[in-house]
Amino acid sequence: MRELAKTYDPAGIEDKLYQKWLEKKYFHAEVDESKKPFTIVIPPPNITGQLHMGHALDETLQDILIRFKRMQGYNALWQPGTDHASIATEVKIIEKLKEEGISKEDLGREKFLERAWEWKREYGGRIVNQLKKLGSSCDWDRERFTMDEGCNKAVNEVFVRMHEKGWIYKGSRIINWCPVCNTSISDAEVEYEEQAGHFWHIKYPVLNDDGSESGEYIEFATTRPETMLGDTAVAVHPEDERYKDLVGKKLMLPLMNREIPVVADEYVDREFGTGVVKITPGHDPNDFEVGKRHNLPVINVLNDDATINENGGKFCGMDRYEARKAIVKELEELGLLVGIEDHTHNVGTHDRCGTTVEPLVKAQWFVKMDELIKPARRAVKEGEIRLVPESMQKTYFNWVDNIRDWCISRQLWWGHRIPAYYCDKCGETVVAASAPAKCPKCGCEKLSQDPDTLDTWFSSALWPFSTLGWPEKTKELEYFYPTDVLVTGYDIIFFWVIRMIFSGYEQMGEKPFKTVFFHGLVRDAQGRKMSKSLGNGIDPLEIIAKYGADALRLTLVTGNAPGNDMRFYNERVEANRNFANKIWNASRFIMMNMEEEPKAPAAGELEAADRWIISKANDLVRDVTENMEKYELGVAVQKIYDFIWDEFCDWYIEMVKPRLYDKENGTSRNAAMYTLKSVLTDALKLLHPYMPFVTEEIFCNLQSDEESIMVSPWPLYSEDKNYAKEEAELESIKEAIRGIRNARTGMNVPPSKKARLYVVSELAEKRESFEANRAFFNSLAGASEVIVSEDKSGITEECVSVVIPHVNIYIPLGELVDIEKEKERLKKEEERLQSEIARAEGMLKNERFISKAPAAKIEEEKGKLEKYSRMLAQVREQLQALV
RNA sequence: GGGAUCUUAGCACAGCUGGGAGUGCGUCCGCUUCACGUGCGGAAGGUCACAGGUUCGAGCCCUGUAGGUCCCACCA
Repeated sequence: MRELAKTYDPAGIEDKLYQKWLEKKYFHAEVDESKKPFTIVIPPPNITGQLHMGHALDETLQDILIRFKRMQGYNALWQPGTDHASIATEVKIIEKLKEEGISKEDLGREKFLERAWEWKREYGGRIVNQLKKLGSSCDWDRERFTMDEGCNKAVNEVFVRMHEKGWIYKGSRIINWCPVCNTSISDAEVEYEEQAGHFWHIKYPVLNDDGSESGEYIEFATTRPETMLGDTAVAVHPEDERYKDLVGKKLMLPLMNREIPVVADEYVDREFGTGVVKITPGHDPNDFEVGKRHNLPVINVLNDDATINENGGKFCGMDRYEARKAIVKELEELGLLVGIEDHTHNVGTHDRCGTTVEPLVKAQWFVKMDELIKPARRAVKEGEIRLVPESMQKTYFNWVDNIRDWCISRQLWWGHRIPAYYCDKCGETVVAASAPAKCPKCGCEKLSQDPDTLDTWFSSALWPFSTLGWPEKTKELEYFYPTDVLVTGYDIIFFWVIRMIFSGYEQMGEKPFKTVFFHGLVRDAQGRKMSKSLGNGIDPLEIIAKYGADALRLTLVTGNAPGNDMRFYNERVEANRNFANKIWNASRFIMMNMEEEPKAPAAGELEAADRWIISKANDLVRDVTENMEKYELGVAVQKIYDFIWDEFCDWYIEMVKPRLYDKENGTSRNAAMYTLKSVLTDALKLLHPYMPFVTEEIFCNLQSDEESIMVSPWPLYSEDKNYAKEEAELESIKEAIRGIRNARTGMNVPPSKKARLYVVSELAEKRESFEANRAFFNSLAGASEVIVSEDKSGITEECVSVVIPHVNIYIPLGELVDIEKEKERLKKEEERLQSEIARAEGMLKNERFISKAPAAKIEEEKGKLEKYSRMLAQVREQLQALV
């Protein structure tokens, strides 16, 4: 038995213990057929990232689950790794180059990639080290990176397979283009933002069959006038009487002097505006579809940097917004601008840089979703994969049911390069895991690889199996896959969760995980998102330095329902640090009194109080385990908190003190010591997943024969420890003590002032339990003498009574020194209530009030009257007792 | 437009399958009790958004209304 330091100092224990765990290899998991596996793969943090509260929450939840399962005897693997984060990293490196005054093009692809890898070596480990500060028990020996050799192999393998199947294809389709990042992005990366804009009402001249202007016009509105340069038709609804005659006629596209047809298409909403839509297949997804149906030409009028290209006639070279102004001006001069109207509309922006994206047609690689998504839908529908909380299913299905082909090519350099090769001579495309020696068609030996890279999420989608060694047939894959639970924020369901699910089914033929456990966002004290631009982010590392990782972890999992956002308060961390301090001191107290190792007490040596706390702890084990199995982590730890602080510290330890100080009665003292130690040990174990450091430090000092709590067995519920009778008995005594304290403090008597108490009960069992627990009843009630009897005939002095079911406790008036003060207080209260009652009665007698006031108001007054009357009766009763 | 979610004490939030209205912070009163003032004991404070319904019984289930937050879609 060692002693604990006098003060709880997280900084002094956390790093030391983490080091010990690493050295002992407790985090490491090896395939072991004799044990059941439990696996979690980490959502790989970006190598560009710094630990923020979102990570802290995510990692804490995973660590709690993995530590819990490890203690339950599972072979627990927490597979860690990091993500190359193609666009985020590329942007960072470009920024850095910019400081040096060079662009990525200046540097060239190869040199650029060298820089990127350098950057990865330098900063890629930073976030991993920060995760360790939290206490994360990842198997660091198995750390992976989305661009390491194995993951590259997995990516190429999947690409080739899916291409062979026809599920990856290259095609010219409308994609979202970010003109600042100079790359295509997927639908999921577009964020809609409401912006103030305008409706420009424009008219195009209708032509006669011979090509001359008929003098008629067709009018419509647009929010993006510059796209008119690429118009190839104007559409109306096929059944719209107003425009029936015009269908099939030609219009003159102003400024471009191009003849375009009027087509009829169901897509047009007759009710909206004039019921006419200009069709720009090159720059609008809907128009693109209309264009396909009517064989309209697709004209792209934009360059990659969102300036107008040569298809834009004289506007060529202008920026998109300059062109907009110029076009509106010219239309106005031509008398074709009918009017301008203010209008707010949703504009698609790039989630990473905030630039307004331009839909445009480009040749890109896509993943065909229609077949791929089917098993992913079925799996959740049939409960093969469980989403927690269940409400996430709606969001999931909403996305699954509206999924479109996934644009996976990016015009970036940092990432997995697309394994497609084009013959320089005949243009043949070859998709293969490695570069082919010659073109299979023409035999030419000069082939060049597609310059594009893959969407970051393409490799992330394979994470649950690529980290376990796929496409090799490893024993890890056989044993640890499918993983058990994926823990992640609900904001990432579209990017990642869905894509992992369909990839798992497609490549492995099985789900990637059994359960997805979603959590919310961590917000600041005002409920705002933590963000760099607002500067309201709270650095988890600072919190750890100040309060300890244990306190931070506890804060992140309490006071919050699964899936909901939470607000972060320093006060809450402080409260949780206080809790750690409380356990520390309680443990210190126990150790101080434990002169020798307590022996297991014989049957009958345990006293009522011991049985009570053992029974309570036993219930706690059952409840906590149950809650944790159901992912109700916050509820579970709240129960542990309440148990340790209220039941164990404030009641049990206090009850047991007289026995500890009484060195004469060795049996009783041993029973108490034994109970203290075993209940504390179980409580520490239950708490360990949440607060790994304090619990470990205490455990190791308390248990001389065990080396770590994290590999000790999880406590089990046992019917043998169920003492319902003692539970009930002690609850009744607690109630009595509370009643006495209440009465005495209410009368301004310090509880430390000893009193004589008369306990009167007609029930023999009640009297017995008070007799049996006399020692701590005395000490806790602040009594010097307790007289237990069947009736009050023996009481000669005047008393105040405390009533609990089947028991009356009498406190002699002589003990209550400040009785006059109490009388005064009660009299004041009586007066206040009387005047309130008079007021309410007055209101209710007032005819005008009754006739005019809303019924609710009247009811309220009646309610008040009733309530105050009740309170008055109570106060008078108390006064009566005093007199 | 569709969907999710929230509305509970001064503030922030728990409340699992319907039966006790709770936790943290704050407020007030009293305690240098030999583990802890990062503490101990006590108190005040709530028509659980509103209106109906189901039920012996509703914070919880159903319908509707109002307000907040978020997601998706998007009408040019």
